[in-house]
Amino acid sequence: MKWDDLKSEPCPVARGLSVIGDRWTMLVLRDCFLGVRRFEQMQERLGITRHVLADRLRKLESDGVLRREAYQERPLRHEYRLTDKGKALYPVLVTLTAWAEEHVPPEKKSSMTLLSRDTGEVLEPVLTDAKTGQRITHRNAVARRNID
Amino acid sequence: MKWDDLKSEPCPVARGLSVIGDRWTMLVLRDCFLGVRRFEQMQERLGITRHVLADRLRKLESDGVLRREAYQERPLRHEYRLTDKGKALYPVLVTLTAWAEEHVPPEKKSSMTLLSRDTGEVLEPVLTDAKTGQRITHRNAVARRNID
DNA sequence: AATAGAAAGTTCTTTTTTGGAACTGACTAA
DNA sequence: TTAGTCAGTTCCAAAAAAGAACTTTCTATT
Repeated sequence: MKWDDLKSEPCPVARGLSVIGDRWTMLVLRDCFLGVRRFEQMQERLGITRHVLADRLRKLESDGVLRREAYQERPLRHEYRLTDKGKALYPVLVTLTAWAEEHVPPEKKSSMTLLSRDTGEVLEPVLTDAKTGQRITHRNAVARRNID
Repeated sequence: MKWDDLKSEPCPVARGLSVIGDRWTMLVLRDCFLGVRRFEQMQERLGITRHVLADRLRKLESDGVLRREAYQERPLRHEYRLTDKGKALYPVLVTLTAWAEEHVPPEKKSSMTLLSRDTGEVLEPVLTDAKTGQRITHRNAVARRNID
């Protein structure tokens, strides 16, 4: 299977990965969530090749995750912002962060904590069901394939 | 920056991606969560090159996400199973699935639904704070860098 | 007017990773 | 004896990424 074929898979994991499943994309999006909007800034922060960054930004734009907006003319310059589709990736970023914080130890002690904007309290993200509020784990959930 | 350098980044997103941030790894893990344990089965289901699959399995084992267990001798054969560290990736898989179901439309209608093992009801996964039960979104949460 | 600098890329060459297909080794079953 | 299974490995061609320099269109400084 090739990279582009993932888009048309029935499995949503495959389709999701066709958008964010490479070395750099989620790191670009992390920076977007942190408010970074410009090419130069991203390139410097990420240590990514300019060529690859340009390519990833193009892809993310064509996938509707980011949108390019002119922030000045003469010379024409654009910045990149998350669309609603892009913002909807926040839970993926948070769960990945939580997993890595717990299971992939850094050289030096800890690194990031999630805080409530309202209260400033430390947040501990967990997956729950919207209706019942019950925790979702691999033990109490099953995936079913829908046949139409 | 190179692939291996990601492991030693202070940002947990980068460290997480050093383990699961490539085209195939999450698809391999998806199959593991679905109960697939053997090389041949994975290779056939995923349409991945045998060479790459062998490499990914080795990496996942050395990262402690999967463990190799002999299920027969003569000839010696192993199967792959999720460790606790691997099982802890479930929320990442679920949020990715939920995002793709909503935002990356398949050719044909829908494909996967998450059900409760107990009640059989459809689950709608959302991120909440373990203590307060409040929803976590990019609007009401901030990441803070910890300085030790 | 000449020079320097920024921003967002593009171009070029070298290295790494994939894809694809065939091959191996140690058995088992017909 | 022949075929088949499983878990890989080997080899070669093609695609993608790293690294560095170059371009274009301005603005700001000397």
